[in-house]
Amino acid sequence: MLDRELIRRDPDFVRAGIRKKRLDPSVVDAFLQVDSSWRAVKTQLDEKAAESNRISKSIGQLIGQGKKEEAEAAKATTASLKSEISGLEAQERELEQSLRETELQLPNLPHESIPDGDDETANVLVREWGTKPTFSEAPKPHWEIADAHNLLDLPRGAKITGSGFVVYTGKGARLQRALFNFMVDHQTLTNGYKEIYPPFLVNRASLIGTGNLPKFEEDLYKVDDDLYLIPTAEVPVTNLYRDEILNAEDLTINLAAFSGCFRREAGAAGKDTRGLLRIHQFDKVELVKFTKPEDSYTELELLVTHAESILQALGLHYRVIELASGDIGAKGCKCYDVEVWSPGVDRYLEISSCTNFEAYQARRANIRFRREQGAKPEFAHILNGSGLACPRLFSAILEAFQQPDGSVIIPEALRPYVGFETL
RNA sequence: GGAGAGGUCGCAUAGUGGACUAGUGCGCCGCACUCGAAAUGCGGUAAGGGGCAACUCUUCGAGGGUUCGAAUCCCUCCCUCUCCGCCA
Repeated sequence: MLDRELIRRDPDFVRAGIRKKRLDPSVVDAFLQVDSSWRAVKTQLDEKAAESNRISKSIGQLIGQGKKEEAEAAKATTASLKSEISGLEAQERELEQSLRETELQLPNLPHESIPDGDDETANVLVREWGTKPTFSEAPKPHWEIADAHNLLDLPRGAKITGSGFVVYTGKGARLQRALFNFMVDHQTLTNGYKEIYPPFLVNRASLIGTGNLPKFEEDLYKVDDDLYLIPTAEVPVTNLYRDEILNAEDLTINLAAFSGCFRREAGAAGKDTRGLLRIHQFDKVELVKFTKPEDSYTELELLVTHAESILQALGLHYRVIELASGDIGAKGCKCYDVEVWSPGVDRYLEISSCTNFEAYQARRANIRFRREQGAKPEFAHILNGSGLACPRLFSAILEAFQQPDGSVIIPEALRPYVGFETL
């Protein structure tokens, strides 16, 4: 959500920001129209309500003074006022809801510093770490390596649940478990995040808070009782502080959470179907920061280095990309993708996406902070990024550390967690 | 799942149809007293919205209803606690 005042005061600025993202700015006009009708009705309603309150109070006083007849007369005058009010109330409710719905459709505005461009071709390479490993013969993709070592059981995953659901077996399961244990330890013990273990199901309000609803319902799994499976721990963790006012001295709050993630991947059918590249359920460690507005861009840079630190600890080559305005998506102001090199599929794969949402999510989720006692609450800035996603890390390790004899060397940092040195 | 008790301002509590403009205590902020502090006294202490402003509206878990008027009465739902049942 955006600041209503800003849209009213400077709609052209908002339209320009939305256009820069290659999104349709007509929602701004829709907002302005509903907003002005809503305010007109609201003002009228408030006046009538004030009048009604005055009369009710005077009736109370008349009764207290024993003036029954005058009280009865006053009651009679309220009849038409009452029906007027209920009419206005109905109108106001309807307009307010429509305003809210329109408001939730508004995308976030891009930060002025981000590269301008239509799509991912305009993304900018920020830095690279390490180098591509070299192989005497063509490196195998991870699904072949996994098959050779019986790490995954894809057919049975499809049987017991459906395509895109993966069973990890034996050492594969152990490696998977080792990865998230290692990452949670690293983010908490080395990078100073507080560990959170959240529910994997959330209510609708939480998904509205992070911006997944109402627009992206088709990406989510829904269960009975109006609960949804989380697409990322970002949702429960960000919403920990929904409708709360934080103390300024507690900011920046740094949280790291392991969770399963559940995505329907509607619209991505037929894309990245092999192996672990795109699956409906996966594990991830998510990092979330709540900051003061003046700190959020410094914290974004830190957040990216925290995601990178996992790959550095494992010795995996990667690059950091800054997303262009046309590729960043609706919710973010500025976003860096961390892409790990996967030699077996000969691609860099997105393994973390670190985003500063500024106050966009905080407005939706009503997450504020107070600078000092008695000060007016302000919206916090919220950032998040993966630290990291397990399946693509799993596959990158298999592909990058495969040996000519078919074995795979486990990175040093991971050995205490997996309990073996090679596959 | 069943029975009962609850949900009021940061915390604790009062409030069973109009004087509630939600009281009181604690905490917090300011002032006084003090060399300074403690103690004490006085004052102030929720959020959001509309309006240029004066001012005004909404919110006592949420939503509906009764009433001229609801924290208070009625209905539905959510949450917490206690006990019972089932269960990892």
